[in-house]
Amino acid sequence: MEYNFREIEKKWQKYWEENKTFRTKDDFSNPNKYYVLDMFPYPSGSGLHVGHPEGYTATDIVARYKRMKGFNVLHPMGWDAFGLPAEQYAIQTGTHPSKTTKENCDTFRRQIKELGLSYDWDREINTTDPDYYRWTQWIFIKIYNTWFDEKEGKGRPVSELPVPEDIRKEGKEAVRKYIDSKRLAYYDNAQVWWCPVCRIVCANEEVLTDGSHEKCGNTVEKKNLKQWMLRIPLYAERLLTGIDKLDWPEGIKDMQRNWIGRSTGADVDFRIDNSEEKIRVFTTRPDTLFGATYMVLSPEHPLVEKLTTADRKSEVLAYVKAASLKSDLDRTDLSKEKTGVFTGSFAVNPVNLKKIPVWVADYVLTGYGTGAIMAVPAHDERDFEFAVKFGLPITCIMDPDTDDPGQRQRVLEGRECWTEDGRYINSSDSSTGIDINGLNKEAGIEKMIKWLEERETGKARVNYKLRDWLFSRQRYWGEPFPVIHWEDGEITVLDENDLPLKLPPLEKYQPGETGESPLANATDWLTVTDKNGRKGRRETNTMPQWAGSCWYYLRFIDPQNKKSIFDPEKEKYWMPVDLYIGGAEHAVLHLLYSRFWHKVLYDLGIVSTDEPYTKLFNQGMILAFAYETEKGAKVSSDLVAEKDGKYFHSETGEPLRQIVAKMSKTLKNVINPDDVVNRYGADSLRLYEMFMGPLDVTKPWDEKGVKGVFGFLGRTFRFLSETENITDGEEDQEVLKGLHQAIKKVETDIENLRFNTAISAMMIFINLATRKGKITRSTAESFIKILAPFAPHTAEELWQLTGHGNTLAYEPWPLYNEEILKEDMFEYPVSFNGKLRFRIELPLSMQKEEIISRVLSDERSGKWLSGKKPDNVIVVHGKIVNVVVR
RNA sequence: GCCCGGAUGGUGGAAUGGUAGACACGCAGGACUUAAAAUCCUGUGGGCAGUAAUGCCUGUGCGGGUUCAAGUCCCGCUCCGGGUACCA
Repeated sequence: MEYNFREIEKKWQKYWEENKTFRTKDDFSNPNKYYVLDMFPYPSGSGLHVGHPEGYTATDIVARYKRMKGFNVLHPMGWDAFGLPAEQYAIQTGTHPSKTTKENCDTFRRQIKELGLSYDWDREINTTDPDYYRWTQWIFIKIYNTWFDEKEGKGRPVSELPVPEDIRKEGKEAVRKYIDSKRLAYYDNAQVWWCPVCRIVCANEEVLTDGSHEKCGNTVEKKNLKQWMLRIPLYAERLLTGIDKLDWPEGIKDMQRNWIGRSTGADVDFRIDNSEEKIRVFTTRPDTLFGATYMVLSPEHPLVEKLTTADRKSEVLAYVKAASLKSDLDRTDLSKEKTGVFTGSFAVNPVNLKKIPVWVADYVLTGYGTGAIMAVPAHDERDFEFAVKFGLPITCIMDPDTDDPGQRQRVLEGRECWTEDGRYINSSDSSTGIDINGLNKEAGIEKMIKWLEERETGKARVNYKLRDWLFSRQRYWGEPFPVIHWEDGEITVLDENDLPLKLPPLEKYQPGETGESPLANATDWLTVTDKNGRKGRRETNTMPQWAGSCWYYLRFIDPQNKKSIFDPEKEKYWMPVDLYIGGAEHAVLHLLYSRFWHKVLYDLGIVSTDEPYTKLFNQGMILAFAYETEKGAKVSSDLVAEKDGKYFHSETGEPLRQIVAKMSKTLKNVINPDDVVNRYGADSLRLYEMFMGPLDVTKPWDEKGVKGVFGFLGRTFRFLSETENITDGEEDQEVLKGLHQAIKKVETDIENLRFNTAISAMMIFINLATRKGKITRSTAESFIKILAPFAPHTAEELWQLTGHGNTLAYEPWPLYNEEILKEDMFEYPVSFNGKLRFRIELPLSMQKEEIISRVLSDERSGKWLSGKKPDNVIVVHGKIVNVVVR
């Protein structure tokens, strides 16, 4: 029978839809649940990219496999649909973003359904749906009403926050301020990145290291605006330690650890000479205090003005002003020479009471540590560079652990910087009583911190790179904050029963010139009056796109629930997510933010697990072949001609190089999944994306590869649909063994997400079966079942053709039998000194001595022994024989 | 600079320290066809010898090492990809 994939795929997609084959029941009686989740897409206007089906097929294979293994499987899909493109389209055309969003979702849904993915469509969610964002707002209120109890290391309701007596005495206003200062969400002036082209505030994370906006590529500027911030650093330690027990790729775990950026050290206070002021610094090397020969404040440091002496004023002010105008790009460019100015003031080094100059320099960042440092040029590269440039003293305080006598000499003389370990020298002072001479780094740090703490001039401290999360955007198309700013300065959140706070309809979506959100134009919506006649104004900022995706996995558990975010019983059953697959671009931000929210919800008793995603896997990017000239100029794919495996420019005849690059419209090498489905079918697309290579590596799309798996599916279908090929009775031993090998390989490969080799195992079986010409019905049925997760339409059709009325989606997975897989004979490779020389077939039951004698008495051994006696013969049972002759 | 990955035929890629190149693409030859497409069969890392069967040499980015045995483990590099960056 011909492989009419178009008919078959349409037929089964209709069947699954009409029969709701994949509807998930909340069947708590089945203790084996499996929650397998995709990173839900942003439904862009350009439709599905071939990268989407890669992850979706992988999860679908696992979902289908687990169902056949008897698991109750939750496998949902939805849309992360708030976002900038729909809003920009609205600005240009006046079309409401909800209309564009709906159209895009419809396209995505159609395309995804045409791939035969086994989602439970009754659980579809959309972050822009008021019934969804109602609960996003609800979580924001929960976060707003939470403070972090450092003693217990967990978030608690602000109603349980103890207010110190002296603040209570100051009155209601002071108490309110105190509570507000402890909330996990707060409203404050923040210096933010502003993209003048998109007219949008960007989170730090959305600004690339070259100072450009991730979304549009234009250079961003700094701006001061009132913003909502979330105190994620309070959870830094929990977010960090929680990583250890997760089954995530090590690389991703490292990226999260680096992002959190924990470092241990100490705060140290430096007295200012002739002043009451103190400078507090954070250092990871308090042991090097004796080498601190100057100090540096960041240009934004609050003490800069106070510490600048009259004669230095104009120079310092000019420097600070220049620094504020610099983009981050200029400031972080390492190749750039260091700059700085002397304030005229001196600080007192607490270990030896020496006076050291205080400088201002932009290599010290305001946002990290305390925004001030003690500079130890002999043992810090940056300080060394700065000291050399400005002729500041360099005092070596460590005899370095180095075998190079020349280097040791240079370090001791302060001509080279040494940051590694060694023994302290010049590190004692009788007037202050500290002495760490002779100790190494580890012991020195410990002793110095102890000394500082006794003297109350310093304290051990852990510092994190992680900053407060800028959580508001000046956009229309996002979740409105359920917040009112009252005329008396009070900020309140809405009552939970008043949610959702819906987005008001607008005529104009253009943001204001000053950076104000378009919501400020919604006059009716904007102003409110409370029962006492007090006037208020709604928050006009909206939440960032992260908000909806921070918790969507929870809503899938109970998406239709009108009364609460979800039924706690269902949450207990389904959580955590057992397998989460998506692109590595979300390795840091989405996963960190999402874990943060989850931990807050956990502390409040709303969710039952401490971490949301047990196992994470990142699919690799799918790239495309592209072509460039010898000089490296890219050539559009429609101008490339192939001849004898070489590539030429079809117009100029220039020879071209084949390279691998991201798909791009300008290079005309974008693959549209719809085209592939039309030409080869969804099963071929699925199979090819899984067969290309390991799931986690980046790999180029190759049209020819699709033809390969298409051929395999065609051969499979034609062979198994031909009734003559299917027999009753005993199965041939070789076929039976081949089948059980295939079952075992496919099963273990699915468990390990190694789909490419699973597919090759099935190909090997079909090659064997077609060579043999006939297989039994039972063999055919088992094979159809293992094919089903990969090529479900083809498998369903074959299942029906072999005489079954129902879907095979819930048929039990076939069991393989180790007995059948056992071999009697083994063809031992025989090597001499590690070089393979010949093979010899021997029974597996044969013992070592017998094997050795059979190998050595073989006539082919004579040639390699050349009369000598072997020194040794290694026999690895069932693997190899190696004869050692010297 | 730092932290992670990676490098295997013409191509995508296989290979618990134990037969390198599974499976597939491509290519070559053949069958079917008036022809093409589709389909099927055979061969296919490189080199040397041989009409051939076959035999030998060589081969997993480079240089060392451990081992009876290294693509795999260790040390030192080169190149490529991702992340991150005056983070004190």
